[in-house]
Amino acid sequence: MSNSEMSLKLEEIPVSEILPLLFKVSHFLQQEFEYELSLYDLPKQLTGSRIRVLLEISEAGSLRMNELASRLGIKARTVTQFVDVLEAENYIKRLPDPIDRRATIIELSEEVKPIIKKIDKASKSILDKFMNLLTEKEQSELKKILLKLYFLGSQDKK
Amino acid sequence: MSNSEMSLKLEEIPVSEILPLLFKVSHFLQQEFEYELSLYDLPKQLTGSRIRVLLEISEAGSLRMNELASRLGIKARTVTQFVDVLEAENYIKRLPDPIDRRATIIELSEEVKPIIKKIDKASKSILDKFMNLLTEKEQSELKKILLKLYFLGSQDKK
DNA sequence: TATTGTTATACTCTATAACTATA
DNA sequence: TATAGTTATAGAGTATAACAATA
Repeated sequence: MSNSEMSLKLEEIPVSEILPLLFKVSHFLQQEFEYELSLYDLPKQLTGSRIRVLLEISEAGSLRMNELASRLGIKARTVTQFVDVLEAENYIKRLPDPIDRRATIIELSEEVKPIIKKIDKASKSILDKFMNLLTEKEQSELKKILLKLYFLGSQDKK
Repeated sequence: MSNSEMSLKLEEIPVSEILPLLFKVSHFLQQEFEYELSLYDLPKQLTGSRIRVLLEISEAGSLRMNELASRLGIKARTVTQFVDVLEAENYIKRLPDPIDRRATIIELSEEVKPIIKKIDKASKSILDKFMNLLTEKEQSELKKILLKLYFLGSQDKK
């Protein structure tokens, strides 16, 4: 029995396979993402996860560490680790929160901004590569579905 | 600016956000998956990833370690590690391949089969939980899209 | 009392390189 | 020469528990 025969006849996948399928697709796309990023000469310690942390900070502009944790779906301890690494490389800054002295605010450094631009370029080319496989309609459908599922995910955490 | 205002106005997400969104959704769903599994009294060492390995073997019936590696999108070395752990717990068996003495074939043990049943139950309940958020049409659309993307992923590896 | 972030520690996932046995 | 899997080793991601500072 060949590989394709065995695992995936288009119309025969039951809905119950969606979850593992989503995990696999996500895994493969993350590998693509890291591979594609490796083609742009980014600093070697910038792994996929660290880049996702940077992008989250970039999107927010500035935010508290605990907010960063919740957006990334990871624990405070794990954020501390990412922040330690990224700060040591001067990609981000820790700033005191003026209205709560327990808290720490994170921002991108000026130095990292050109790197973010490169990452954006790389992301776009990866996206082109695989979004070409989908029709416009499928793309917007996918977007809609993912957003619905995302809201579930974030609500469940509270 | 509140959390929901900031990150996700439904119609404003550009297609370029699909990739990070997919990663996040997948991450949150994996956390749900592991949480839900923790409610069924499964052996504690059965992490999400190890369960995915078991399910892959279960689906195949029996397969070579290198085929397992390619289906999971991981390297031979990593498979060895999973197999070591799962075999030590008597969840799977290593068998010699009769037609190639370099190769090793993996099968589920009889003992693990009731555990697989439990895992299936847990999977279904997770699936119900979040598939309820989607219409029938969205579910089949999602399935179709993921399969398309999956084929890209697996083809790229060769 | 509760929350923010850190220190100390540990487990899991993943990989590369060098190697053995076999093809 | 090339492939299948292992040994040795290491880096990265994640977490829990105990704690200090602050709310």
